[in-house]
Amino acid sequence: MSAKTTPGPAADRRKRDAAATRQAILDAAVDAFTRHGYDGVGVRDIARDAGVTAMLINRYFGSKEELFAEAVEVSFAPPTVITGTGSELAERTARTLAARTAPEAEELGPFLLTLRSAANPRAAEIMRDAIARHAGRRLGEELPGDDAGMRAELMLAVQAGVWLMRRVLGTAALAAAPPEELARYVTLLFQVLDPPAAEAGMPHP
Amino acid sequence: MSAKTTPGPAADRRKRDAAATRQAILDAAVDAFTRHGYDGVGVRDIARDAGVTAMLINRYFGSKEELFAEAVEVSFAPPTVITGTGSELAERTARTLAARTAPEAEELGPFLLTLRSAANPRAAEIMRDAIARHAGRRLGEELPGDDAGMRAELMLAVQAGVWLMRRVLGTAALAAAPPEELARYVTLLFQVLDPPAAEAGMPHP
DNA sequence: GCGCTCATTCTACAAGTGTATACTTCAGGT
DNA sequence: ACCTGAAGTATACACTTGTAGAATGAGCGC
Repeated sequence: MSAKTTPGPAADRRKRDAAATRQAILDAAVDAFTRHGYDGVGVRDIARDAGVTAMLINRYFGSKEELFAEAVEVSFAPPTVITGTGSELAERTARTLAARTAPEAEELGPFLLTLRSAANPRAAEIMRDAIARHAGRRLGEELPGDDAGMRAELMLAVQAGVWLMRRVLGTAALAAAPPEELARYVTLLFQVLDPPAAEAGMPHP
Repeated sequence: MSAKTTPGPAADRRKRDAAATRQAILDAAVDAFTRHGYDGVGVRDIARDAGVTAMLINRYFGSKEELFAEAVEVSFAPPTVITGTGSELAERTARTLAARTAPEAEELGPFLLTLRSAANPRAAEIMRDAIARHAGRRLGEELPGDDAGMRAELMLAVQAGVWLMRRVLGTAALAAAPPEELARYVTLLFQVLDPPAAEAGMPHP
């Protein structure tokens, strides 16, 4: 009846392949850290999901913190945060966001990883660096103007906020919001930060 | 050299006053949960800050989780999230946000508490309910229109996102952003969600 | 002054944390 | 067929976690 600490079912057909095992651990780590946050998972949990014992994590990654750093890198590297370029950037990104944060969707990704691990200071540091190197940099290059960096991070802020309220907390109104209506407002928000015509959409305050 | 588990200095001049002790614990809890998140603090930490022993927490609040619920209530109850009403709501709230999230500011508040505790599912549930009863409700009543609830939560989302990027993670561009320039963009974002004239600021997408 | 009551603390426990050392077991080259 | 080096596991340790039960001690009415 007791499962003890025996390797999980994931190891059933993988035999002593160091590279594959390392990858399995890393995959399990990304998944677990994204679902439960840095402080919410133990190395034993990750090891079980990967079908190994906890000690292999330290063998291959040195420590839990270094494993987290690699998991963050994996999660932030692919350019899935913004979709589309130029004039369609705002609307396409908004639609993608609305779809992915739907309550029934079970998509993971860097925003969930960030939100759920942000409480830990070391994890926060690691993620700040990763954002600077990946999402922030890419988005900053996409946007025009001299304060592009700030606007890019504001765009990430809006996305993170929606992920938080809709998927992590699950507040009522956003959870029940029709995707197209949500996408409409988010598009307007993004257009403030990425004005289609340089100064056209800018009312003087 | 060792501090052991002796009561902290906060208890020096408070003598066997149950109500005052309970309040001291609650204050320490709000502070600690806001700084380190639900999973980042132990009951012993909170007890030490309050100048008591860990067991008093269970005596007065039942469990760590119930203490957290009360701390959330205390943190969310005062209406400090939005400042101003009507046409000045957007700009004033934006200015307040920019000031409070400045890297050198050390203000706490419900957003930090939420962001740092969101990883824990039970904590998330508790905070979702608190938002519905406090910030979300108040803001929803302030905004006009029928989808006010959704726009109110989007406004909270924008604020939470800025808190996350600027204060929790400390990303470069937002940390270095001049307050007035940040406030300018955030004002524009809020005006999308709280249009000064009902349909004037609404470009057809 | 005395005793009672309740605020507060002591001791303890069972479970879980990250990680180090020592051990076992398998695959491949010769 | 072996032996060696690497892949993987077992055991253990020192520590922290939330919470339970019993013991203690101070203040107040009398």
